[in-house]
Amino acid sequence: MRSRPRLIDVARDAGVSPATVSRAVSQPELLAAATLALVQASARKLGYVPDGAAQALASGRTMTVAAVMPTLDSIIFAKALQSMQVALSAVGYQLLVASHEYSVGAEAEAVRLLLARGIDGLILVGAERPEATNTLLRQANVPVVLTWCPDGVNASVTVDNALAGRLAAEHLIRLGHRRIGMVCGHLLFNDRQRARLEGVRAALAEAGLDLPDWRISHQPMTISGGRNGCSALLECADRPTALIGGIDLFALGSIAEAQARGLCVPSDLSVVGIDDTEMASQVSPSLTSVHIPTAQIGEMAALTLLGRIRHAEPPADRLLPINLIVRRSSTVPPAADALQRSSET
Amino acid sequence: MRSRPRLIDVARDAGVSPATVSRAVSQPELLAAATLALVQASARKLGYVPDGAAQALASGRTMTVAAVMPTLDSIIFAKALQSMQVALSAVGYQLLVASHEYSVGAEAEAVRLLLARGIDGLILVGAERPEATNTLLRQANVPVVLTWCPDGVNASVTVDNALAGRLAAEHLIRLGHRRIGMVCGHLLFNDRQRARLEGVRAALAEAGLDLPDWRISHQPMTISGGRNGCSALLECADRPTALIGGIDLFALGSIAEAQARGLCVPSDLSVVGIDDTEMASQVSPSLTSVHIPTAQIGEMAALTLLGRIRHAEPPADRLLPINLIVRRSSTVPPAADALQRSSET
DNA sequence: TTGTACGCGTTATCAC
DNA sequence: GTGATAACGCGTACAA
Repeated sequence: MRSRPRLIDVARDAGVSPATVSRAVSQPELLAAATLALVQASARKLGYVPDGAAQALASGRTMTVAAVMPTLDSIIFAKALQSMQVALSAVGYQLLVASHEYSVGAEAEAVRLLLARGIDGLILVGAERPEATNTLLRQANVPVVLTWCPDGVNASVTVDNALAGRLAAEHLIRLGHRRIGMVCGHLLFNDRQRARLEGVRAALAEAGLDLPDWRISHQPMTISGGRNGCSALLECADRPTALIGGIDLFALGSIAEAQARGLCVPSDLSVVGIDDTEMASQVSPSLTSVHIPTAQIGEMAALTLLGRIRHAEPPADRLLPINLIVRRSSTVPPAADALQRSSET
Repeated sequence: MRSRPRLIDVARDAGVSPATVSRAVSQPELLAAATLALVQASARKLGYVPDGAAQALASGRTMTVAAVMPTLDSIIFAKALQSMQVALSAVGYQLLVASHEYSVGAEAEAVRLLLARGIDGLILVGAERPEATNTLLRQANVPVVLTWCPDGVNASVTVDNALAGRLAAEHLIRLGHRRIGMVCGHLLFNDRQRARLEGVRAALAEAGLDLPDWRISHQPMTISGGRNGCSALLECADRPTALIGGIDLFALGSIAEAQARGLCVPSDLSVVGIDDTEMASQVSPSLTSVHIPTAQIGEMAALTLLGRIRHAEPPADRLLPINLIVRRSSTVPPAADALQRSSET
């Protein structure tokens, strides 16, 4: 069985030069209608498919971009990847994915491999990485788009994570809560979680409230993490009346844990999430959450990257709007706390 | 600023031939320790990174495999992708992803593009696709591994989806349910859902029970789909006492919808899922579900594909075990139905 | 053990 | 508008 037909075979069959066949594929408008038709006919007849590796070698373009995510096993990143993939494939680009499980070493290695392999652009999550990785990126001279957090150098598509934390906290403060806890991810190399935490802290501080370390539980970014975090915070001496989840998963886990302990959400414990994933509106009680336009981040990251690749657009920071969606999981604090509050004033 | 150093630059710097540098990269054991060290030194000094496109063109290997999924925005497929990616990157392979939103046309197109681009192997979901796509795959002569459903031709890593449906149904039948409904995905080009449905139907039939069309609700594969499906089934004249979700998402949505209607799960309505995702054990009530080893499917698919690529292993069908995990969302039917049932006997 | 020389399949730069 | 032909950067028989 013979191997795939080459460009030269089509050229022979059509009685034209290889260059003409190449043009028929990449710049059809340069050819006379007659020759174009001729070439296309024999290309179809022979079942010719251009060889990507050869195209890449000759043109310097791989028509491939890569996304390096903390993990693929996440509703958030999966949704972002999905919208990236759709935007990219619409213009003939393919998407290479890698994950690093929140390890900067693994991220650097993934980036190195990807660059070696040959990519036209790169999408990363967050802005925080060792200088060595940044050097790698700079030397590679490949367009980079950062997501979720900007770094002032590369193009980025972001949201204001500190504002997200602030919106969640201010909502609870306005309801009258004074003891607010937070379940949040490990902060090491996770600037998204750190910014959200700082937003919460700032809002509390402005209201004259404190966010002591023992009212923060750092957890792996899973539902179980949310349950365990909630569990830990509820066992404090001065139990919080409200919890903020650094991601929806934490908030959902917290609701589950509170319910498992016989507490009623929201009357015994208010819970607020950040992300507004599809689950948020579907669980009961439905989850109050700060909406992060995840799919839009992915799509716009892809489009921004394409703009840099194809039209040499300069780096730009795009900040997407977020907003609090109030649902049923948050309300005023339990009576005792409300009394305590009024007696204090 | 000069471009990346090439192999020839390293050769010059080290005072050896290009071939020696090439060997230093791909077959170090063929070189004298001294020359190897010499080459590696100048390679590091110059920051040499082999060009993937050129390697691919010269060797015919791209060190890249592709996975084409129905969608990336799914806990299930995201988890499978994650474990694939880990298994692949461990041996230096990269993962290209595409999705088709349950459209066979889009799948064929994605496969075509991927093959043109050049891949060493391909992972697909399900066995059901137009003959044209299969022809495409055969001609490309690229190792293919199917997941979730076997087709008798390609290698596959699967589970028995009909058994999954059967396990869910038999559990409910054993509890005494006689009116069992099912929320399931659209069947067109989704052999996983079809097999699960047939498993349910077969188990019911063996128990002398019927699964009429109006007790099946076909929905898009989201939580809202689950809610809407549950809603539709609960509004039937002869309301079911138990629901099976073709995927956990449907079951979770059904629980939410039932609760929103003031029904108690499981005492008013039993719900069973298929997948056993992380949410299943965390919601309340926790969800009885048929465990599908999703991550293992992904990992084994990657390993099977690597075996075919690197060791020319013949196609094999690997069937992974599944089992029912009984939790709190399923119990005996409400009293009225139990009475009705005993009066019938 | 190492070097030589050519091929991989395409694109791009010139001429015509 | 179209045809030669030289890159593109590396792998690999084959020779030494």
